[in-house]
Amino acid sequence: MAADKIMEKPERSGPKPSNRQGEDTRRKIREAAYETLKVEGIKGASARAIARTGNFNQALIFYHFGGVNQLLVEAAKASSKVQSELYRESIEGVTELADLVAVAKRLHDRDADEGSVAVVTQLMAGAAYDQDMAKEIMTSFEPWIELVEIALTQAVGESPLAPMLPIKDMAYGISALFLGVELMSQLDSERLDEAKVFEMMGTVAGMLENVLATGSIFPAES
Amino acid sequence: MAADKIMEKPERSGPKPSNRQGEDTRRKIREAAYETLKVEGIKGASARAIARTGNFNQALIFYHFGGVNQLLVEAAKASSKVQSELYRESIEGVTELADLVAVAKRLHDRDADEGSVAVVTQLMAGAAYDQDMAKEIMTSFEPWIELVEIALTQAVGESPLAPMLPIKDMAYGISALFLGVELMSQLDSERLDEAKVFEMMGTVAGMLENVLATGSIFPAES
DNA sequence: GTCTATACAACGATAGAC
DNA sequence: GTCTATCGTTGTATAGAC
Repeated sequence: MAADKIMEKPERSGPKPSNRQGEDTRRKIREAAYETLKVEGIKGASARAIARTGNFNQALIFYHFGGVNQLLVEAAKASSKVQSELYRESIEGVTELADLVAVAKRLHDRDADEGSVAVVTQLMAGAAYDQDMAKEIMTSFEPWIELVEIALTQAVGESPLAPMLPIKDMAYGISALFLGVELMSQLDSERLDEAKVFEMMGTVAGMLENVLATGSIFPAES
Repeated sequence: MAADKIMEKPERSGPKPSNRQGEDTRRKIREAAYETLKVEGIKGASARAIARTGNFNQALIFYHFGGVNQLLVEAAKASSKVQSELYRESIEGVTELADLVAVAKRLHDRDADEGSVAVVTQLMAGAAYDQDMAKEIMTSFEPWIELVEIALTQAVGESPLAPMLPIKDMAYGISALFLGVELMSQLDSERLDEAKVFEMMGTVAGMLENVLATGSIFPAES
């Protein structure tokens, strides 16, 4: 009996059979969840719908992930990690703020097919009223913010006022801007001229660049 | 029989009994929908939940609005109109971009209680995969963009390069930024230091202001 | 580890009494 | 115009056969 207690796995909150063929299934489920979220949005991403997308049994979701929300979180984490990694190289080549804008535009254009940012916006909205989930979704978004941070650090590197810049907050702000553009362009692909928005961002970036090089924030004060 | 056909009201797609006490009910339902959306989010805003919030019968939603989505859209429209009107006066006093940032910050702070922007983000995410709804939600968001546009026009008014600025696109971009900040701050109220983000926006606004006054975009090119 | 079957709550929506 | 009652569907979740 004592042995039973010892053998007892901490089964819940992640039945992770370490290495198995079951890991294949887990991946399949994550991908189906991602796809469903991308195509049908947060309201359509139910256990049944996800299972339909991936052609597997609905019950597997609960066995492997414990619930739909947990699955969605896992899917977001996995996807964000993979996707953001694809952009790491581009980001590491950034030396000016305008380059960062260019990378962002590429990501946006590609996202029309890929949808990874769209998925994140869906999850963020869906998680806004679920405290636990919110925390995890933010974690899954972290890789992207980190990327912006890297770009900022490099772009700002040699500037005299680099040390006193709130890089972290700037990265958050820029990420938020990107998120907002993504959200609006999902709704109104016609009226929102993203090309122009990115162009404007590029212009502002250029101005900032100039200020950074100069070292003075306000040449004249109104 | 012909008379019957003539008398036949175009009842569907809006059973609007013009003037009635029923208009009171409609208002009550809209408010309950708004409240539910604010407290429970898009996933929790079901007909039953809304009816529970407002202490009326669930069936009324279908009678008066034809469905839950239609109700949510109507609620968003009504709220956006009222709320944005509250800021019109402040906006009309804006003469510099920094003022616009200040108004935005006030709106953000107030929204912690009021939640009108939070509601919009919820609806946007929920409507992203429903074409009809998406269009209507964007319409409901229009008053806010218009406000930004007014502010921009005033702030930019006397500048020599005012005529060639894409005011409309700028308004869209700025609105998107605000939306993104709102979305992220809903999820991560701790880590995102909104005060700093707004401060940065103010700084950038100041720089832009200077450029506008000067009339030259790039004092030095790289 | 996976599937079938099933329980049960909540949902959207309508018919009909008041 | 409002309420009660109800239908069919969809959602989450579990038990048990394989």
